[in-house]
Amino acid sequence: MAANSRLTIATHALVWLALAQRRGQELLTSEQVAASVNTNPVIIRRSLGDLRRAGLVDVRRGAGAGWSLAREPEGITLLEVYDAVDAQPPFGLHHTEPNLECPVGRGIRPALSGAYGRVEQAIRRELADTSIADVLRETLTNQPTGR
Amino acid sequence: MAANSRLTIATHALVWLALAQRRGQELLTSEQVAASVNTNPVIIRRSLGDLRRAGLVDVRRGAGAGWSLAREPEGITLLEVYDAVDAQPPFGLHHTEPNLECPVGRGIRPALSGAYGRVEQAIRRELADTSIADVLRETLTNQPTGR
DNA sequence: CCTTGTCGCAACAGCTTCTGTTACATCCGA
DNA sequence: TCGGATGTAACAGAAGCTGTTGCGACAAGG
Repeated sequence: MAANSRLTIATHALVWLALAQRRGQELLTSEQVAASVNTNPVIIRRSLGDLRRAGLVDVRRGAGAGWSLAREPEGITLLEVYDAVDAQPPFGLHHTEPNLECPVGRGIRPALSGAYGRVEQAIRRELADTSIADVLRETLTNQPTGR
Repeated sequence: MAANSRLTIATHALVWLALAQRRGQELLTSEQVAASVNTNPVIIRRSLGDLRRAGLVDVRRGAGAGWSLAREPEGITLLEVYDAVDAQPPFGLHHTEPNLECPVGRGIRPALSGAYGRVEQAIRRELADTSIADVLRETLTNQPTGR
């Protein structure tokens, strides 16, 4: 259960903001977003706070406050969301330093870093290929009741 | 610190087995492998147990026991190790079911599953491109003391 | 047959991370 | 000024991973 769902939560919020915007509702409160994600508003504020720091959403405070997309949904890629939420890379190196008296212990960390770096680049290329608008379109075609 | 180092530990063990084999030592005990990784032998037995179930290493029990590679290091890819250790995928979906009364809540899970599946495939393609022999070669060229 | 060295595995503790919750200060439009 | 909403700290609970101990199972070799 410890799977990282932060990218999912952030993307869900952005897709919901994009749909609301298309429907003419520019602002959503964290409570309204939380109702769709089915979680606590604080979780949403934390997530949207990450996206605000990355410049993907705008926030208005005070009375009548709420969140809105800072850019067109076509121009926001999952890669930007990934960077905004600062997800942990899939693989980690040794917790404790390997034995440096062993040739493998001496040289394996840079070797693995190279391989893991290539994997990370592949992930980034793939995430850059999907936009929030893409996810919204795909979401609307997956309506169990036929919508 | 919760970064998943299981792929790292398993790969380290396999690279060490490959080097020992090249040096003429066919069998290594979990204690010898643990000395190179700098961890507890039980950790190594757990990891090599995964690899044994996947058919990547052989084990001999009893006195004079130990581990050996089941295949040539050129033929073992990081993808097989990844599958053997059953690493968790980088992204998880919602912990709790989204609100099904919202169009986004209804359709976003299959949409995200598609995107995440493409990312997973990209990871697998990249991991399939590197073998244990590749990592061993790279490891031996990274010897700080010049070997 | 028996000793001995090693694996297999269960159980547990400690640590970290994540989610979820409560509480409260801050902000700003009306 | 008032009220509704964000920002953020503090905390609890759950889960996963590493590391450790202990002990049973196993097999080579004397």
